[in-house]
Amino acid sequence: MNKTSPPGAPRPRLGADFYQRPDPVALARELLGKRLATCFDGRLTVGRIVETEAYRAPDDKACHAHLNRFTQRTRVMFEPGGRAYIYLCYGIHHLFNIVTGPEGMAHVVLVRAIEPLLGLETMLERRNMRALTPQLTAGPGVMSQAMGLHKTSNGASMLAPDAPIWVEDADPAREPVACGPRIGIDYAEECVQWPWRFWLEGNPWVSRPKKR
DNA sequence: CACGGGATCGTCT
DNA sequence: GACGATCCCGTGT
Repeated sequence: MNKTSPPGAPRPRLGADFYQRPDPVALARELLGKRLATCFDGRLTVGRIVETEAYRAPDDKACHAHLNRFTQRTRVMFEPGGRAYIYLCYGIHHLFNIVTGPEGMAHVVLVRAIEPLLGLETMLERRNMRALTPQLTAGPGVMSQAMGLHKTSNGASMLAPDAPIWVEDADPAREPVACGPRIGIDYAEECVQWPWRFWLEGNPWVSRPKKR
C-alpha cells in the first residue's frame, strides 16, 4: 500500500485551527514538510517547506513586533493567524512570513526555503534561471521570487478556499528535523542564540550561505 | 572556494 | 539619515 501520494495529488488546505495555535516555535517546526502553494495569473507553483524561522512577540528582540511595537508595517502581525506578512528586505528581497497565533499575538514564521514540487518552469522563469539547482528556492528572498510572492500580497488571507496563497497538509517528513540559531539577526542580543530556525536535515533545498 | 562589497528602498528615529 | 530576518557578482587564490 502506498504511504505517499504523488506531488500533483490535491491536498487539504491548512485552516485557522492550525495557524492560530499559540506557539510560533512549535508551528515553525510543524510547517516543515507541508506544501506552500501559490496561484497567480493561473500559474500554480507548489513547494515543500524545508526551512523556517519563528519570530515571537513581545519578548523576541529579532521580531519586528518586539515589545508589541505596533506600526503600519507590523499591523498585520497582530491579526489572527493565517495571513501573509511580506515585507521588503534590503530594498530588494520580499520576505514571506506566515502570521500565526490568536489575534493580538504578533507571532510569525518566516519561510526560508522550499523543495520545488509543481510549476518548476514558472519558478525558473521568475528567477531567470535555466537549471534546476537549490539556488532556485534556497533562501527567503529567492524562494519568494520563485513563488511569485511580492509585498503587494502583504496581509493576504490564506484561509479562504480560493485564496491564491495557501499551505497544504502533507505526509510527515521522512528527514529528521534539525534546529539552530536564526540567520541575520546579530543585533538581537540575548535572542541571537535562540534555536528557532528549523530545517529538514540532509535536504539539499535548505539554504547554505557561507557564514553561519 | 573564500571573501568583500554594492544594490536599493521602506521604515522608523 | 541610518539600517536592515539578503543575494549576487567580482576578485584573488
